[in-house]
Amino acid sequence: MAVTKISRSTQAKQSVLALIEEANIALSHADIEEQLNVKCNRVTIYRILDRLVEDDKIHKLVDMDGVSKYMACVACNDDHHHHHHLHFSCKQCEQVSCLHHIIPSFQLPKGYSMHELNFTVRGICVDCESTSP
Amino acid sequence: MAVTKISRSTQAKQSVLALIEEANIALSHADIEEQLNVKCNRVTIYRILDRLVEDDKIHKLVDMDGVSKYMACVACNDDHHHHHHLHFSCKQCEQVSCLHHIIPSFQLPKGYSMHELNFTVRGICVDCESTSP
DNA sequence: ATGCTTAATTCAATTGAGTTGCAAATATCC
DNA sequence: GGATATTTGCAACTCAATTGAATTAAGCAT
Repeated sequence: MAVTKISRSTQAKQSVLALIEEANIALSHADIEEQLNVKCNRVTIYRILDRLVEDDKIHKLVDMDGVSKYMACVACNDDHHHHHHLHFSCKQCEQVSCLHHIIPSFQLPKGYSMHELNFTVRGICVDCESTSP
Repeated sequence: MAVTKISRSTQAKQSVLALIEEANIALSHADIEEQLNVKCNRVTIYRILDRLVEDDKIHKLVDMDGVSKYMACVACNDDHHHHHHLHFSCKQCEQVSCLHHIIPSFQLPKGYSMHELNFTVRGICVDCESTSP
């Protein structure tokens, strides 16, 4: 069993979490490094992100181009921490957003068990669709 | 519009394609480099993989840990080249396989359009489930 | 409030996947 | 066989992410 370390509340951690919670799109490490308004080392941001995922404060997802992005937990509570809805990755604006209400329906074959789900659609989002003819 | 180059049949390309077609799991660049029995440069393998994807011979998918993997086209023909079924990524054996017959059902909101889909479930596969109590 | 323990932070160095530019090799068409 | 465009190999490079070790600081107990 893994030893569960106590999580400390530091300014850097609070700021990173606030940034992710205020964003309505998924942020990459680079996005966070760029937008963070407190002095914080690159490596520290990586470790904070890992810690927040471990503490079930945020979700990590891998975009279709292989880039890791992070989103706040929205509908998660103590009982369930999952991210089973659809993620939309726009080819034009390059933004990844959650479509919380869209949950795919499917059935795993007998013998398989699910722990995580990555369900990402790549295409053109509604904002880009409406701004370009 | 992109200029479509003529694709040549070389030994390296044939061997890479054969390897992917014979495998029933998704192979990464590293897997291919390791298993390939013909002399072939690392960079060449990257370029062959890109070329095979471009030629609709194989599909590229990004695993939940961000690693690119490649699978042969199975049910694809001239009319449709897509990979809309479920991919299963086993936490134990670390293998990614296609569950061709499982296609998720969902509906995108009005205004969104889909070009690609990444639908990967991570968990324990049937083989690992049966071999460990 | 002071000290102790341990988590968090920083820095430098490193890893690993993937890319680029260019020269040499070679598949394909004539 | 020769022309031409695609492939290949090599070296160097980029970028994301990790590691180890030393320093700083949060939070608990006294």
